[in-house]
Amino acid sequence: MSAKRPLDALEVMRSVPYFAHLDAAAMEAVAGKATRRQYSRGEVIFLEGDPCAGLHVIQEGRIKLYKVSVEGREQIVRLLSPGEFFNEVAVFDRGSNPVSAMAALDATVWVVDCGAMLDLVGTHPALGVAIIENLASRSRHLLSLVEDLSLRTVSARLAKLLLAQAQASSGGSQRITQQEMAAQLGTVREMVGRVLRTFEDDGLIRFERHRIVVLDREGLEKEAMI
Amino acid sequence: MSAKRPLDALEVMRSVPYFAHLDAAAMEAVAGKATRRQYSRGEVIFLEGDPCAGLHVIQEGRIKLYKVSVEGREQIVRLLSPGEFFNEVAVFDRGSNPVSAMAALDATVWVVDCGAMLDLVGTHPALGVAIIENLASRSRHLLSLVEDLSLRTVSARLAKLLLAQAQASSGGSQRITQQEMAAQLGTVREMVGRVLRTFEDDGLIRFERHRIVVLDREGLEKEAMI
DNA sequence: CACAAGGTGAGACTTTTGTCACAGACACGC
DNA sequence: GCGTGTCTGTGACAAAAGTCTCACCTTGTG
Repeated sequence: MSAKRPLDALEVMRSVPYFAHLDAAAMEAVAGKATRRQYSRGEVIFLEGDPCAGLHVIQEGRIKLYKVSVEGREQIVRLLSPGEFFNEVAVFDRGSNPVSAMAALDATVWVVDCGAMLDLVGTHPALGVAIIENLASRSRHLLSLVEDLSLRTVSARLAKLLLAQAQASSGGSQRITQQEMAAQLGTVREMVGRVLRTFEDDGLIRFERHRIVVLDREGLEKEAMI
Repeated sequence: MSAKRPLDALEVMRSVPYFAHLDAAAMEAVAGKATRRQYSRGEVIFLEGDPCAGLHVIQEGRIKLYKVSVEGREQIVRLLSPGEFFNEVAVFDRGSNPVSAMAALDATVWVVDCGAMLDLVGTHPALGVAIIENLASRSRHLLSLVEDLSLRTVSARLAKLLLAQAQASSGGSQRITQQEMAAQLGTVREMVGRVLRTFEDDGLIRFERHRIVVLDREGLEKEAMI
């Protein structure tokens, strides 16, 4: 799929969609400030509350941003793939990391520290625009998460997730554990299991060797609405 | 308190903290594109899902940003005061309004339509920086809302709210209805009433002519932690 | 003054969600 | 082929949150 030799920072920056319209100078400036880091699956990248860890750009792997309650329950805020970046919030409001980050798969990321990144935005306006678009889309996503958590039942949220998954993996396929779905939905494994079974009983989905097949898209959409 | 003659757009823009470091040219450019609007208490300013209503800057009043579920339950996302602006998300990700907005008190706002605002950010980099800082702080707030909704009980959220209120209104005072607290916390009026009574029984707060007095700050903080 | 509207207090009850405790299934590495 | 984890299925239960319904206040207004 991808070349096995390590990509250099510039190539990685070029692979970031939000940086698509950046001029070469800005792209190089960012790449010049970035340092490479590797993480194994399950490794913590930084913790919520720690001083700003810098802007992280993903070259390879899968990153999980999450919060943890005192009782140890986990709420996944976002899952990221190569070509995305994270921890912009801490960089640009000069605060601590607002969430924790973990490598959900072995990962390679490039890090630009906060100070350098703030300078770069000052000197490269186009970079500012990229950041704005990213932050705006991030905020929209968070607003919909708030809506889900506050105004929808677990069943509705799960139905929504199943539809989104089916959408995303219409070709590829991602097997996701019930534990992980629960963490994304803000609930517990058992609830996910129970609701999945009721969906199956109602003929909305079918289990196929640990993969979930959507049988009745409209039915699921109706569940997701309420 | 404030002069009764209507302020002009430029004065209002100068009153926006996020615009504090803007050069005169940028400030005037924004002011030049803004049109004035008045709303009475309870009036809807725009609805979620409608095409981008533009950037709104508050001169006077109090604005409520909220979402509503199909059953009619309301989740307040944010309450805004003069000198703040809203609907940046729709402007900068070129999408529809992500929330609905209502005047919680009689209000005067200045509106810059989306296209104009996007142009302005392109031509005035300092404005971009202001927007970035604002969006970053907005995102941090939303992340903490997600954390509350997903990982904290209603009691904990309410304790937190009471502490914040006590903080904010250490001099002034804002009487807030239980219905409104409920909408902020993502719950229902009855729950708020019940929890307030248990807090009172536990000697954490006291009711004083429909105003809530914090008696035991530490106790409330402990409630908020869990 | 009487009355309407909005806000509250309160109890009974339902639903939803979360907890605990195990047993079975499966998958991988040795 | 056999353990050892990691997932999953399940039921009984507990707790948290939401619904319904009234009575009772204010408070402002005609």
